[in-house]
Amino acid sequence: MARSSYHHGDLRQSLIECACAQLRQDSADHLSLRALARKAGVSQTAPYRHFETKNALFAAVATYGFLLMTDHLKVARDRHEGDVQEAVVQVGLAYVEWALANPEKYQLFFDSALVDYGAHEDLHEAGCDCFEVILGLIRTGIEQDIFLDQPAEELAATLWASVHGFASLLQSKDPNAMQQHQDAPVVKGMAALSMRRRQVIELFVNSIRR
Amino acid sequence: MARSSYHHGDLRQSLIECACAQLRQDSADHLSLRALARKAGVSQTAPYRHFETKNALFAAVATYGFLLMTDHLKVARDRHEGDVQEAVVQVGLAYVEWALANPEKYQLFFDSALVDYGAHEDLHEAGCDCFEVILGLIRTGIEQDIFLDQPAEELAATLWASVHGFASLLQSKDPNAMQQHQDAPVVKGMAALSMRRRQVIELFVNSIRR
DNA sequence: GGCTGATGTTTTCGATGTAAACATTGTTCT
DNA sequence: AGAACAATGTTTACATCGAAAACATCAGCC
Repeated sequence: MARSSYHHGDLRQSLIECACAQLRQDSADHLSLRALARKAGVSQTAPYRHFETKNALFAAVATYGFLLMTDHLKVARDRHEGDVQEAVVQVGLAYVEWALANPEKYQLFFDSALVDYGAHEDLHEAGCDCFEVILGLIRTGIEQDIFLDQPAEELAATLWASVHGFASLLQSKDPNAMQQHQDAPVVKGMAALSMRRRQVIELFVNSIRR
Repeated sequence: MARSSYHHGDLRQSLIECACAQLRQDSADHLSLRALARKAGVSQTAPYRHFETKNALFAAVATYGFLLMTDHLKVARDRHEGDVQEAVVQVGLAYVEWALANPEKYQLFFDSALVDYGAHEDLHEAGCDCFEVILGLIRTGIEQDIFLDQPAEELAATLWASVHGFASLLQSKDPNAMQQHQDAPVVKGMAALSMRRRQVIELFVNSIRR
């Protein structure tokens, strides 16, 4: 972490990754640019050379997150090139898995309080690219008469809403973290859903089938 | 807003409602207890008599929100007492509507960074009560052989995930606020979904039908 | 009428976001 | 090679914030 030269080398990316690590341990409103700067071994205002404001850093983290997630989804998709139906299910699974493995980044995607899509064009594009993975598959599926004959954007958005809700709920009602309330119906339901993940996603996919 | 007596009267509830109003205009991390205190016409540390920390205030806002939402859902449910299938659809619609009408409260429900369910038992209960509205309907539906023969908690959680995803996405990709990107597929899809709200929810409900 | 607990106030502290002026380095043009 | 310039990092400064501590005022009960 120590730095011999005056310049850091890649402070921007360092800050993004430090922020991810930090966000995993503590909530977003406890994250301070100053603490990040310290951890990166840099003066307290150095981050402002790379991010106009704290929210701009969050936007950068989210953008970075979208890039990672998009790659992850593409890998899942490419493993099932011949079978669109199965590819969609696998991408859905991969979506939920990535969200659960990277909660700090995933939550930023939808936290309009912390991140302003309007002010960061690259973030918007990164989000669109991610959606395109789902959208492309749905388009193929519609061509092959697998999915309902409706606008592809609409079906893709429907599916996205389902898997997003699934991932988001699993995060916020994480059965592992809710041990004190193991017997609450909500928690029981989410635990069951979590275990039957594949079937649940198949249910979502089936709901837009012909 | 001026106060004649030394005591405020109902500072606790006032702060909760001031916080809601404020959260609508500015993001959560820009909300300060001091500003709330000023708006309530009270000294800067008075709020600490009612909320141990800033997060405790957020938890209280969320709890209050759950109470309101639960009432809203119950009204929708009771309007269709004979017809479970329709009641579920209407509750789903009411859920999405309430979420869109009260984004600042709704987002708190799922913002584990701002709100700690483990530390606030009443919040957890309020959330459970809200879930019970859905769960109760699903139970009745299962008894009447309308829904899949699976654990009620699981079906209810599935449905909840769907409507939550729907509401959450609609909020974060609000077509009205994304005019700069009207032609992006994501936005087109969400706009379409928003207009065909009832059909989308019927789709979700059908996915757990027999 | 005075005691007690609940509620509100004042004072105070260290930490934070961010602006401004300055220092150092890498790059590019001659 | 050397000079100008842009990019990056530093120092200093300020208003604001969350929160703790000690104190003030009120309401209800004996």
